[in-house]
Amino acid sequence: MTSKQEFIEKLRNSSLRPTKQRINICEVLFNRDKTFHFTINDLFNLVKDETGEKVSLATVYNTVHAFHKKGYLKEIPINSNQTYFDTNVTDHHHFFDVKEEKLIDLKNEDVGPIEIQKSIPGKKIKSVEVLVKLED
Amino acid sequence: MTSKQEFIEKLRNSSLRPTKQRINICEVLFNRDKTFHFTINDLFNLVKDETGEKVSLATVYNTVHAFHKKGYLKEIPINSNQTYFDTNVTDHHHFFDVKEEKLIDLKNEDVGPIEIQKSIPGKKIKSVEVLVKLED
DNA sequence: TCCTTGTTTATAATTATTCTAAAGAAGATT
DNA sequence: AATCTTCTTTAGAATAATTATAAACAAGGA
Repeated sequence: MTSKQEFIEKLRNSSLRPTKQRINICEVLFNRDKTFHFTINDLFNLVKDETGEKVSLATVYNTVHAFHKKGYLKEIPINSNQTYFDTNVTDHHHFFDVKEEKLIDLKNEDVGPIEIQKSIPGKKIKSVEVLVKLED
Repeated sequence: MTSKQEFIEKLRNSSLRPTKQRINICEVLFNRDKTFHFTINDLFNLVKDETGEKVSLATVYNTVHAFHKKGYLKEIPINSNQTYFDTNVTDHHHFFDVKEEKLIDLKNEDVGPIEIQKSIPGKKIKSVEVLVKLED
């Protein structure tokens, strides 16, 4: 069980004051057993449904972006009209069920080590992400 | 050198009549030494610059989508406000230079074999794509 | 040539995202 | 607690990518 104090800490670390709206967003994001994938719109609706209080869309965008910048959320590279985020920020990969448009986590140990045998001068590797598309 | 006849064939295979505009788009897409990455907007401008004739944006969208559906173009999963396509439809991966927002091909043999040790009942793997983000 | 069907185009509509500016809340200082 | 400054929320406007529309036009077959 994540405490409210932890949310406040996360917010302060992200240079955000702990307001009621932002703590509600934290409840939806971090107060759950399993990590999950979401779009801004999903989150916007979940906050309303789960906390019973509404928040403006702009606040959701701002808060999510601040958390992403700080590393509390991970952006999932996928071709979609909407941007997907993940509360699981550890190094891991994804299945994408093309038919159902659903994301499924793929633990890092579920994917063998990935060797990148090419380098670009002056650049270093920041991250390596695998997207496995699924079909029936 | 790719011939006009091949473009016509590609178009017919995609259930598109070989019109002047579409052949111009083919010239830009397929009549080059190296494969390349582009957004719809890039292509829209390249057609104008390289063929000297303009084409409507809607035609570019329609043609690209038909080619993508048929498998003549590959969509690159990347978090960007615009959708990126690739004329290289073989199984391969990408570097993404985050700072310069530039894509670089990564041949399949530049990445060691990728073992997916998890499976989803009723689903099979359609593709496995690696995105390597680069920083300075 | 005529006819049917598919295409192009400019423009409108839609959708995701970002911006703006005014009203309100947080935190520090006294 | 009163006050002050700075940050935040919010609704709505602005922007940008993409998709839909409908009228003028072109392709291909009879």
